[in-house]
Amino acid sequence: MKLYNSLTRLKEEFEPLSEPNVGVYVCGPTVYGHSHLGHGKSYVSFDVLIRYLRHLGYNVRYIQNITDVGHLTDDADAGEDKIEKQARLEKLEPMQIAEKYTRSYFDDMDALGILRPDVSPRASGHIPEQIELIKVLIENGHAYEVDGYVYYSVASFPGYGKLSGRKLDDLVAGARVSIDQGKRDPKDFALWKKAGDDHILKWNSPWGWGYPGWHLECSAMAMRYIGDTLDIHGGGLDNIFPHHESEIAQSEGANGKQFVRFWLHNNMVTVDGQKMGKSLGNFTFLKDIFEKYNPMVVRLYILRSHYRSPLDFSDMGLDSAKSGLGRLIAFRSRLGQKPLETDQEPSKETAILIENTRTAFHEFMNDDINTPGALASIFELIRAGNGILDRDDTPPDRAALAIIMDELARDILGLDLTGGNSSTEETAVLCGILAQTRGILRENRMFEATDLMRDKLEAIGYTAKDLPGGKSEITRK
RNA sequence: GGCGGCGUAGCCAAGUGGUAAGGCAGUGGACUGCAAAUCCACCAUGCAUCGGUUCAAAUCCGAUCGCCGCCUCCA
Repeated sequence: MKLYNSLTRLKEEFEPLSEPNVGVYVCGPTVYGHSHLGHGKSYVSFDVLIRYLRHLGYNVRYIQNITDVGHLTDDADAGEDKIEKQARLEKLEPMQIAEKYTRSYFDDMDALGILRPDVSPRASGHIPEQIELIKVLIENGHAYEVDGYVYYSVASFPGYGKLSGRKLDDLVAGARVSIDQGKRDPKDFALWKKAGDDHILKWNSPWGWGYPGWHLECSAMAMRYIGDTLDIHGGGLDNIFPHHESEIAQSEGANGKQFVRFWLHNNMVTVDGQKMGKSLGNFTFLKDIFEKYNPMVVRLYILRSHYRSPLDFSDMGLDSAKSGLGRLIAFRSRLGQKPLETDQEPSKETAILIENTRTAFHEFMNDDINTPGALASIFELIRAGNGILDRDDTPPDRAALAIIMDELARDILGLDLTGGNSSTEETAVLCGILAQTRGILRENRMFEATDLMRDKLEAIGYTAKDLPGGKSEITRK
C-alpha cells in the first residue's frame, strides 16, 4: 500500500517498523465544544485507514488523544485555556466541560461508524510523563527555564521546519508572537507555563505550579503508548505548523530517534470555499446535520472525496450523498439480511464480477486510500449485480454478492447499509400482511385502494413496491 | 511577503504520459394499472487560458488568470 507522506511529500510504499504491528497516533479533539463536520472528515478518513490496515492483516494500535488542558485561545502565551474559558461560560468545572464534550465527541463519532481508538489518553492524565519529557529536554540543552516557564529552544534543533518546509529565518520575519517572559528567541515555544492564582487547571512541577504547553501532550502520550518511533501520525493539515513541527522537535530532541515514519494529513472542510473553523464561526455541528441526515449520509459524503482534497460543504452535496446511500442500502437489502446458508457456488459471471470488484477496490485503496475510486468500484458492482439478479436471481449469487458488499462497504469503508431494515419482527409481519392485501386489491384492479395505501405508507416512511407476477413488497425507506 | 495546494460535464468527484472512473441531477426506452425500484441507451472530441516538449499531454515544462490553505488557536 502506498501512502502520501507529508514529510517527504511523496507517495511511499508503507511498511511498518516491525511487522505485523503498526502504531498509529492521530491528534484528537480539544474538548470544549461539540464536534463539527471538519472533525467528521478527519476522523472518518483515519477510521478508514485503520480499518484497511487491519483488513490487510496488520495488528494496529490506534491512539488518539483527548486534549483537555493546555490549549489556549490565543497566541503562544497570552491566551486563556480553552477549557477554562468554556467552563466560565457554562458555569461548570473545567473537568465537567472536558467530560461533557468528550462524551459528545464519542457520541458523534459512534454515529458516524468510527471505531473507537484503542487508547484515548487525556492530556490531564499524563502530566507526569510531560514533566519527565521536559526534564530530559532541559538536560539535553533543548529547553530552558525562565521564571516558572520552560521554553523549547528552536535554534537548538536543526531539523525544525523539515515537516512544514519552513525556514527558521522566515519564521522570525513572520512571527507575530511577542517576546515575553524572558523568551530568548521569538521562535521558541512554551513547554510549561506558569499558572497564576486564577488558573484552575494547574499542577506542581520542578518549575513551580503550572500547566503544559499544547504540543507537549502529543509527544508524551504517543511515545508512552507506542514507543519512540510511530509508524503513522495523522492529523489535520492545519496542524502541520506549528503543532506537528513542534512534536518532532520535542520527541526527536529528547531521544534522537526518528519520531514518525509516515505523516498523514487530511484536508479541510470548506464552506463557500472557505475553511470551516471555530475561529471563523462558519462551522456546522455534526449533531445539527444528524437532525436532517442519517449519519451514514455524512460518512458517504466524506468518503466521496479524497482525504487530501478539500470538501466543500453544501446541502446539495448531502442530498446527492443521500441518494447514493439509498442505492447502496437498496442493493444490500435486495441481497437479504441474514447470510444465506448455501454450499452452492455463485455463477461464473458473478464470481468474475466479484473478483474484478475486489481487485479494483484494493488497487484504489492501495493508492493512498482512494475512497472515491473504491466507491466507484462498489457502484459498478451494484449496477452489474442488479443486472445479473434481474436476469436470474439465485440464492448463491445473492449470498456471494452480500459477502463482498459486507467486506468492502461495511467492514472497510464502515458504511452501515442496514438503514432501511431496522424494523422489528412485528412490523415485518405487518408489512407482510399489507403486502398480501395489496396483492389481492391489485388482482381485483382496485387501484383507488392500492394508491391510497401507497400514499399513506409513503407518508410514514414506507415504500410499497409491486413486483412482477402480482406480488407486492412493503419496506421501510 | 514566504511555503504549499487546487482549477475535469448542470452539481460533486477519480484519473501524474497512451487517448476522460464513479455519484447526483437530466433525457429516451424496457418493466408497471400508474408508480417506485431495477435494467438498457444517451449525457465532456475535451480536462481554467496561452505556448512548449513528445509518436502520444487532463497528466511533463513555461507563462497568464482565478480560487484556497498554512505562516496565530483550529481536524
